[in-house]
Amino acid sequence: MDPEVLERLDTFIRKKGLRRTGQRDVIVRAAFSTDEHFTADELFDRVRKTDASASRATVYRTLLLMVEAGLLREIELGDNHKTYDPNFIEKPAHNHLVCIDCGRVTEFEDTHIELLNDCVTRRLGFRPVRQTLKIEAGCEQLRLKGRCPNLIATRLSGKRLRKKR
Amino acid sequence: MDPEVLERLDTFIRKKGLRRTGQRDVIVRAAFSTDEHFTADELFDRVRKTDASASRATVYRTLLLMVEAGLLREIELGDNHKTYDPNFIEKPAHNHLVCIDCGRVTEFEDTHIELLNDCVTRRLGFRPVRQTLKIEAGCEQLRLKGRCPNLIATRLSGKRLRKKR
DNA sequence: GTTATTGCAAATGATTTGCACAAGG
DNA sequence: CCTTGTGCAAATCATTTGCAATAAC
Repeated sequence: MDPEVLERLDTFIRKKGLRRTGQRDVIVRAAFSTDEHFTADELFDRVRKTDASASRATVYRTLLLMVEAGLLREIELGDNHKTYDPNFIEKPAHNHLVCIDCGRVTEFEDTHIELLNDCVTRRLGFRPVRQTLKIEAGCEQLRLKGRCPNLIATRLSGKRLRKKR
Repeated sequence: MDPEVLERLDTFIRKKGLRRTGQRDVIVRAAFSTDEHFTADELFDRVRKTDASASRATVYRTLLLMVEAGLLREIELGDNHKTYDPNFIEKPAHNHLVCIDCGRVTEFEDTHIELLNDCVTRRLGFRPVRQTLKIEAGCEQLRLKGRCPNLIATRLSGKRLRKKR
């Protein structure tokens, strides 16, 4: 885990006159233990492995803090769940491609997209703040060969498959 | 309202072996009575004006049908509500810009964005299906002059302001 | 010590569902 | 008729909140 993370949350917490607690550290560590996306419930499960008495409520409350501090971003993958993405610290402008065949999420960066969207925003008379691009797409390999090997997946992060409801 | 809408839903409904009902017609008409975005509850309110005995359940069920039929698209504006957009029939590839100052939603089309995203998708080995771009931005007029006149709003659709929770 | 934090359980709010009755074809 | 649609109320699911006990600082 990037050591910068705990430090940044600490700074944020102090500035708001709040307190650093063991519980919060546990939750932050759990959130950034991998680069995978997660839901509140998945994070709760991870936290429970370290601290069996942790409560869902505290996980939710700490999630809000992490989002407010800019460590985590809420993303919408289309599965009726809030999903949290811990990779915006390393890749502040990445986007998501969701495979409609297997649900796998592929993260990618593209400066052209970012730049073009910024231009369009300015032309409309606004000051760009944040952009969220989700591309839904089918696997071309699957369509042609009947298999979805996700060849590029190992080179990219955001590997969580969509969960059934 | 575009007369094509009722026809398209009718075709879709027949194909699934379902039935065209007065209730569904009322709900579809309400959904497409303006080009404004709406939530399930807002649609329910509109429907109630025509048929005071209509139920929320039927509105929800018909919403699912309309989305499945491709008449309506669910969009996520960041206010923890599902919002429905009736403008994808006329503008199949439009995007949304949400003003972080007043919450106003501006719809816009840009073929460059569409094309670029398609290229990126293909380069990653996928077949483009759908793209969802949400831009959050601040009003430049507001920042400079202290007012947010939304000058362009009258030329564009998607005028619903964000509701407080 | 004073104030923020936590866990619990109850509350909330949007959406879904089971069921008996109504209506389309 | 026979099957699908509807309204109602109850159920569900993720998330939030009130509160008394607990922990920061």
